[in-house]
Amino acid sequence: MTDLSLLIGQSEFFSSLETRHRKQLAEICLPRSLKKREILFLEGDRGMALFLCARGAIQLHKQSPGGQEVVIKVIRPGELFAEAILFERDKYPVSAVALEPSLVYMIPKMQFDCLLLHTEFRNDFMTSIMKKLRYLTEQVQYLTAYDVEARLFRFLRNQYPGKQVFRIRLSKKDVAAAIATSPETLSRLLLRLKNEGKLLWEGKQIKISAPG
Amino acid sequence: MTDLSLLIGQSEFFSSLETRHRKQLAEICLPRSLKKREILFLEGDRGMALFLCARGAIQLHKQSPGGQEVVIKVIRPGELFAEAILFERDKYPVSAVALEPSLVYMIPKMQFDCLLLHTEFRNDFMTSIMKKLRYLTEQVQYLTAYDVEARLFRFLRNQYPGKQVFRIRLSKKDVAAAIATSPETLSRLLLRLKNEGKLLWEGKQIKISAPG
DNA sequence: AAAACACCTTGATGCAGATCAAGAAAAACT
DNA sequence: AGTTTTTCTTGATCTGCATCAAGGTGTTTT
Repeated sequence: MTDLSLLIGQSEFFSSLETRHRKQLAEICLPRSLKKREILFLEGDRGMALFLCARGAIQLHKQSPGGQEVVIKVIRPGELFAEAILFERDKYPVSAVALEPSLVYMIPKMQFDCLLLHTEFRNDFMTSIMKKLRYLTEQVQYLTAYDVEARLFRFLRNQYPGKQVFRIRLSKKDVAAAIATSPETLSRLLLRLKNEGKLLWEGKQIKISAPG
Repeated sequence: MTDLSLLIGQSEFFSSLETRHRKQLAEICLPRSLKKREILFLEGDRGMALFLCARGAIQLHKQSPGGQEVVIKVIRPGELFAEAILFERDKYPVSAVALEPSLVYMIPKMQFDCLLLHTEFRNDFMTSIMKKLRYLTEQVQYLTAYDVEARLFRFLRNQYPGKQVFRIRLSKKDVAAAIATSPETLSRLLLRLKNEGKLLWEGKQIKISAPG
């Protein structure tokens, strides 16, 4: 079994897949590594592939009037993205850029379509889509009803689940964008959380105290 | 052919379905009419069915701390909703309440699962899911980067596509909630838009002037 | 090692929209 | 038809966060 099919086995999305399908998938995947800040594709680009994130972090964002970038989601290892390409049209609806050195697997649309004919593969896929739907629903809720502090804790919980202490490789600027605030506001928030003893972000390390 | 299968034929979601499948669907659907403000289900309720909206408007919302209701989407005729029940778990992740006298069709999960075995039915279903994903993505963008005026026009465009003049049955309060603002702010916005000649909301009628 | 460039922090100011309050209008109920 | 309840409006006030500005720190380039 190749490295790739092992990795696919570990990835959340394909965890329930049969070995046979994992191998098939491994065969059609094309690895691509990305440097920090490297762009994978831009909103509006034509494309014929979807992606599986293996390592790193991929920011999906949309451009808004005034040049403002709105982050839709930060993709973590094990997550599938750009799956819109399968059903909607042939243009990516968002831009994708690596926030850390990252590794993704490119999966050609046509080959993926074939795999979708298998029931359990399809169920895994649909489950992952529904997960994204739920994430976005919650994101709408957070943007509407929660403040920046709550959004920060949610973000950290999502990106580093279950950890109280962890290394973070994202810049504060990127975290600010991910929780839809300005770097200035995040900076001030971190100062306050430090004084309140709720969260300490020193260098690349974050310590969270008790209830997020 | 029954009324129901005709209606299903008209509905956006099932438009591409074969007559055969439409009939099958019509057979397993249970109609249910809702009075204004009637609750179809609450967030957290157990449920074994998804729904197709036939007439009226169904508000999907989530409860937030402080009792605040965050509207996720207002469902219009032809739209499928509560499809989360199929893959995620057996609890509804949102509440559903009728904003107008409405008619919905209830589709038991198990029967729907059977229909999903048919390729073209499944494709229609997946297309509708991806549409919702796109809607929520855009909603995140609007909440982050656009002001209340832009959100109002987007809402009206979505709910009454292509119309410059139309009847609206929703209360202003409900529209305010749908665009994530307060009734006071909407009231003031409408006054301003009237003075600027951009939009006139009189009684149950709305007139939009030129570019929304 | 210096220069150039990003990122981060802190302060000052501004503003869109929330909240509070209270009266007016409309709708629902008896 | 009248009473209660909900919705809508308008004014006054408040506030979380954005924006602008400017200096500091770190990191990459030459």
